Amino acid sequence: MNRPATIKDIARKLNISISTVSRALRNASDVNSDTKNAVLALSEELNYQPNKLAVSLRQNQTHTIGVIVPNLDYVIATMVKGIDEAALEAGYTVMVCQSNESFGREILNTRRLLDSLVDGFIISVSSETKSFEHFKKIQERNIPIVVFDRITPALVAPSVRLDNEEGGFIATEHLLEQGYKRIAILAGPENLGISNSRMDGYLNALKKYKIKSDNNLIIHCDFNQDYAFFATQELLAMKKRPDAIFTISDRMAIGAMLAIKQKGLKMPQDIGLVGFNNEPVVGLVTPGISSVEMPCFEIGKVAAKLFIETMYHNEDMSNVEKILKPKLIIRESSQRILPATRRLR
Amino acid sequence: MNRPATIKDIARKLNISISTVSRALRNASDVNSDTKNAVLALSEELNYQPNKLAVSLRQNQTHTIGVIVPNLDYVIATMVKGIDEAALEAGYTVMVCQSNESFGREILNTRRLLDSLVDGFIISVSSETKSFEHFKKIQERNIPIVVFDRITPALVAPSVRLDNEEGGFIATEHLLEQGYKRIAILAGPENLGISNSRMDGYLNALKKYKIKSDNNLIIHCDFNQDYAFFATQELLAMKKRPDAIFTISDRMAIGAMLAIKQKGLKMPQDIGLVGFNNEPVVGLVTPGISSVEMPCFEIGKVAAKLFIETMYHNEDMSNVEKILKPKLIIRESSQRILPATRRLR
DNA sequence: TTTGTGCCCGATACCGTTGCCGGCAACGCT
DNA sequence: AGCGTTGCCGGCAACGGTATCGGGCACAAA
Repeated sequence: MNRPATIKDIARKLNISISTVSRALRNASDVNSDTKNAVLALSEELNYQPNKLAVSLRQNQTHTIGVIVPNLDYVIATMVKGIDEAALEAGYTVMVCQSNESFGREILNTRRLLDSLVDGFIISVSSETKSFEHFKKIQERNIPIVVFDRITPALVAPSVRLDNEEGGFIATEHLLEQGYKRIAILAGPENLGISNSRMDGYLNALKKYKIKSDNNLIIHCDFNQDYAFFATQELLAMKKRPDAIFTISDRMAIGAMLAIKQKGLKMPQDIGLVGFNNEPVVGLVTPGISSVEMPCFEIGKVAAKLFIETMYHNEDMSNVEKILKPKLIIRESSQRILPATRRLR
Repeated sequence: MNRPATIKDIARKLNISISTVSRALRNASDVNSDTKNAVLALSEELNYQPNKLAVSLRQNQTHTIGVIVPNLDYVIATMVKGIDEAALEAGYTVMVCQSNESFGREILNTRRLLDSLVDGFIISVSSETKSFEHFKKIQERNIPIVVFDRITPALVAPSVRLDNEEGGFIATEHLLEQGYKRIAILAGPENLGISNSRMDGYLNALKKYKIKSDNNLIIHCDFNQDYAFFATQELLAMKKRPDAIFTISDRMAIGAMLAIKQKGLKMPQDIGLVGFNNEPVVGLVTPGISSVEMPCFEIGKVAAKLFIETMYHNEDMSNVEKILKPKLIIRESSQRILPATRRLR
């Protein structure tokens, strides 16, 4: 049948040895230019494609990167796109697995990818993950790991992330500049590093403006629209209710928005709101929600490039840390003081 | 070094032959239960994992499915999740490539996956694709292809899709029932099957209600928010402007919504709007946009199952066609006549 | 004793490719 | 003439498994 041509077919037709064909197809050195041309011509004609399995088996590397992510929402999907693009440029393919924020799935996927003999991993850990033994075991086998976005000190590896503290800071500072005084924060689970960093930024901004923080205004809740909805309801039911809310994700900001609307409060007059991620949806709702934008695609690209680097340099790079800067996108939900010229759309 | 254990290591330690170990690990027949147990125990202890490359090379199949999609928006990402889940259950892994709606990228990705020796493909074609030679060549090599969501008569293969005609029908009928008379449709590119089917449904509904269609109300535009925005602007500038718009995607519905708001018109009073896909965002904007929901996850699962079937039955299944039903989700944007009981939220 | 018959197991080829090693001819240099 | 060098090429083992074939052995049947 129409089986793909192999190196053997070429060798047989040309009456030369397999080794020569193999050399002609790659090194190109150590082989006469006539025979080389003949080989190249014939391989073209037969539409020869090297069998990746055989190459990988022989060379003990697959040129494949295992990517493990907690989910594929807008932010992470964009990062994955960045990874894919940079990996492709470097001749790598990626296999993506979602852990669905579940520790068990994360372990399962790690196994799956390891079985598929990936050369290494690019990982963003699940929010549920508290133990990192499964990743450490991989590192002990000298399989490189790069972590991105959600990183943790418990896993020592080269990393790429947003400056989350800065993100929390500029969001909060913006609210303060707009004259809001009692600013609440909807944070994520307490063990989640990105949440804590964003909260640190929030606290720093308060400190800079000499406002002392109020623990009643710091809410930890699940990374999730419904929880944010209920948490906001409670915040708004307080006797001294906050006059602004900073949520550490846009999904939570949407939840907060729904609760605010339900209560009949107006943004930005009665209450200010700033989210995080700048997903497209926050520009579509009414009023538009201000949000901290992160360079997702770029983070993905940098992560992949860092991975490739660790593959080729074999010094220890586990202390390399790339940090990208956020940018505040201001919309109606938080803009009480209009700019001199004219109102933003 | 800490290299993973191989079948040879087990054989050596147990003083038996490689073949026996191999048999003990799979067939389990034709091998004494004592030796089998010994092998299993030792392989457990050494944490033996069969090398997939070697197995695949020998057996000439990789248990990997290549999935080619035009993008990874909400709808398709959900379908891919469904594919992944069903594939995993059947012992397959998937490799996903995005073509970014580009014909060139689609061909490139096909090559990439073919190089990686996938056992077959599950495909949703790019909107740019008009020639299917690259897929037909694959079929000639007896590599199975299943198409889903966006299918085309030009490619004969087992398929899974939504009943798009029905979707267009129920959306339009709903608008008619609400008393809208001049219903425009924002359709996609003219060569895109799903767009045409949804439009057929639209036309059928008009016919059923004895309204003759008006070509001025049928707009083909790119599958994209901005184009939909401009197209809607033009529609609204007509002297006899439509009193309702049906868009064949939610992204386009968002664009239409923005144009409607800009013009200062109110939904549902001045104009009705129904989208397609029921992405989360249409429930979050104000007013909520009615939309035709499709069972994305299910479509993905069915596609993967169908693929597995074609792998094991070797009769020709290219005429198998699975069609799933849509469901209309009604929100404020189109609900002029309130239900007797009370208004939906 | 011979023959048949399962049961277990080992030897070996093979999948497609690469890497090492060595061979051989041609050539130039002492 | 003898030597080393260089250019080109082929043989062979190896990567880690699987599949086929056949052989040894014990035991029953002829």
